[in-house]
Amino acid sequence: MIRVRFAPSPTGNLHIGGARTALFNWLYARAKNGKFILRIEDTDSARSKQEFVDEILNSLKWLGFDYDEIYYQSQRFDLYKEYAQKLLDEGKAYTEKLPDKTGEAIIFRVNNQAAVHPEQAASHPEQSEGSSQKIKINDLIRREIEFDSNVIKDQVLIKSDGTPTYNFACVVDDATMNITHVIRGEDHISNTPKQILIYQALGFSVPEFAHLPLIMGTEGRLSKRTGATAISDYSKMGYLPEALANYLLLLSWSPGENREVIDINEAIRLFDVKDVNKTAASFDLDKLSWINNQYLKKEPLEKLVDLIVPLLIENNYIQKDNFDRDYIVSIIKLFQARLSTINDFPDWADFFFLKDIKMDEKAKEKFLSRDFSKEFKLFIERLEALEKFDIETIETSFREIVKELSLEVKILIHPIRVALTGKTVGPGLFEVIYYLGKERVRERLEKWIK
RNA sequence: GACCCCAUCGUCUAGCCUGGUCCAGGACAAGAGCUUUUCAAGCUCUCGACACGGGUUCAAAUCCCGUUGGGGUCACCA
Repeated sequence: MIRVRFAPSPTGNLHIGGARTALFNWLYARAKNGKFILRIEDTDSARSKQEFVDEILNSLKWLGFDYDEIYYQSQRFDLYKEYAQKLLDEGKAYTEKLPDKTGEAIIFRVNNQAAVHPEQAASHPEQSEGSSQKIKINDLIRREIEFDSNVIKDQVLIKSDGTPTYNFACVVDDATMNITHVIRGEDHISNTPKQILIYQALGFSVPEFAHLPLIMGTEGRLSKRTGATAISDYSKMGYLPEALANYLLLLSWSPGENREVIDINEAIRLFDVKDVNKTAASFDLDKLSWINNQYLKKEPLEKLVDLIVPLLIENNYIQKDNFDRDYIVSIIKLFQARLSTINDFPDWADFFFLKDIKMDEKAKEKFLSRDFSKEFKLFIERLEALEKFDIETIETSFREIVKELSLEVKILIHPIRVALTGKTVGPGLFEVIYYLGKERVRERLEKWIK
């Protein structure tokens, strides 16, 4: 049975890189009918925070990466000490006390001779050379990677304060949790030979490794400066979890057949970690937005409404427990195909909710500098006189006026749009008029009649 | 500095393992046009890459070596 794990440290939020690592582990477990284990690496009590644990858990839940088991390293300190003691007893580790520390650290011997006879090794370098060995990693993504043990220093296993180091806790956990495949970021490649040595010293079998390429920002390393990194930020910006997961998936993996938008269940069917590419990828918000739009278009209207209503309440556009849901549904429908994020909606559709609309000054300049008193007046009169007020009738009536006045359609349509919405872009004008209703259309047009 | 990883359009990638079907395909972005109501949706088109240099071979994006470039790691952080 395949067992993989995602092992975040709660010293910060779950970020894009971590989410991608979680995604690939989760996907691999689901694809191979294995188990996905979550391990909170909270050995650093000073930097680890409960709020980050909560944030990480929430982000994983939001993304839909459900785990089968969860462990906290802070609850397993006895286990690490036990294994460190074993290495100590076998002479594979030694203790050391630093003058500025209170307790004793337990240190793993990487190069045996050098540790046993430090003076001798220093005076006879050829001897320590003789003790070196080749450590081979068989990486599922990169094939064979070889390290020489003499480039690795002796490793601290247990710190003076009694807490385990990352490389030690990681090995003890991966081994005792029966992890079969360690799928993690490329930044761990150089930790791997150190860990392999510990696996061997402890008599554990070494798992398979797969090192994922890193995700870069557009200007080098992905950072807060080059864009948001926390998953919760993307949620706040109005991205859908399915879209983010889909985008992350496309960074370093391809479903083939030129497919871009892919259902997660289809991805589970096609995914294999050995097909992940080796090259680091840059995060591109434009493409994420495009994918988000693709998902938004397909999203059931009712679900979209549930996502958008809280935003409208937040903006004071509607009152909680006191709004016309059907009306909201209709308006969202007008914008659905154009939205890049759900947060676009309150900005783009504000004129449906505001009494005093926000006027785009440039639009006003361009389309309302001229006096449209006559045209607007006539249009209002016709609208008032309409027996049936629906989109089709409104359009027919409008086209008649334009014809009578011998105008081009666009000469009148743009000024009316700006007067009604404050913007130059938006849904079809006749839909806008219909959903705004006669009253508001009249009010907003009358403002421009001198 | 040492060690390690990587290298196809601006970006994400297909192709590379099993050389010829690739004067390199798709997507995002950009540009042009259409949609005679806008565009932030849709459609059409355009721009645009095998980092460089050596090999191997009848033939190389594909295999090998080197160079250059980018990235990562060298903590009693994880």
